[in-house]
Amino acid sequence: MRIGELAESAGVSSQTIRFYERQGLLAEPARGANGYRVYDESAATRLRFIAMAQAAGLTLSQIRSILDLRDQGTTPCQHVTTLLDTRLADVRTRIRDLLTLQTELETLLQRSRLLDPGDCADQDICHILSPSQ
Amino acid sequence: MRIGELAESAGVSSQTIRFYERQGLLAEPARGANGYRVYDESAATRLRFIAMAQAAGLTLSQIRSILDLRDQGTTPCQHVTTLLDTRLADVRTRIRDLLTLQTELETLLQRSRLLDPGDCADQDICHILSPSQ
DNA sequence: CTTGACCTTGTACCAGGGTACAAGGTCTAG
DNA sequence: CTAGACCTTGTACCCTGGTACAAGGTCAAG
Repeated sequence: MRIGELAESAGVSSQTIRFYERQGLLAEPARGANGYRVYDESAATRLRFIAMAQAAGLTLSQIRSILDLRDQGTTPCQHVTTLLDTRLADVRTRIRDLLTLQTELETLLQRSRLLDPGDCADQDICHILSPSQ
Repeated sequence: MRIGELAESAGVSSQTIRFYERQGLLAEPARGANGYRVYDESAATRLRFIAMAQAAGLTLSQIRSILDLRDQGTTPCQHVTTLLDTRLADVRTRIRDLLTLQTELETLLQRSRLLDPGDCADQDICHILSPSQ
């Protein structure tokens, strides 16, 4: 399989595959006589794994750490569990922060409906976003 | 007021103030005989406004667009309302996405408790993150 | 033989919000 | 006079996940 076919099958671009290779997510593949990269099915599996791990919100360097364990012959399950646990905690924190921000924005927009733009004084810059909250 | 004092009072660094100036968020200030930047109270107001707008989740370029309107003598209220409205919609979308991700992560972690790492096959990379979801 | 689709490498660039560092000028206290 | 705390400018770099472009090699079809 050449890079274009692999890219097509994984739904990413050839450039992305080369980028992953530079980042150490994909091993350097075999080369054909013409210097073209030649991939086997395991590269496609690896790309699917990367996509799934990304969908779970892991960063590429975290994904690389998982793949590195696997490449050393270690089962990465415990490490994956730790990463997902940490990620879940982050997601929960982020949701809480965004809920707070949502309320804040609703309050500001509520205020914007009550305030007359004609009253917006220059020294406030804008009275919707003014210190008296 | 010199840059260090302004920075101190606004809770940002001097470098950040120069950065804001380069980004067009702060006008070029007056200069003392020694070439030092000299600020008046309006710069402090502006920095407070920037902090508030950032807390509302606006980007620096959006904040600049607000300040530009104000500097042209226009009340920016309508524009601010539009920006906050858009931002609120983004926040709601982001919250929904994160809630979905949270559920997904909980499912994966649930799975990790049920699966035995000893069963993790090489071709899966890790069976917690495997296609059979 | 040429065209076009593919491949190679290297390098630079995008957003976003700064931070860091170098090399120098200024001012005040001791 | 010197130390140090401040200021100036310019430039490069951080992170993340790629994307874009240049200049060239390869290969099959027509």
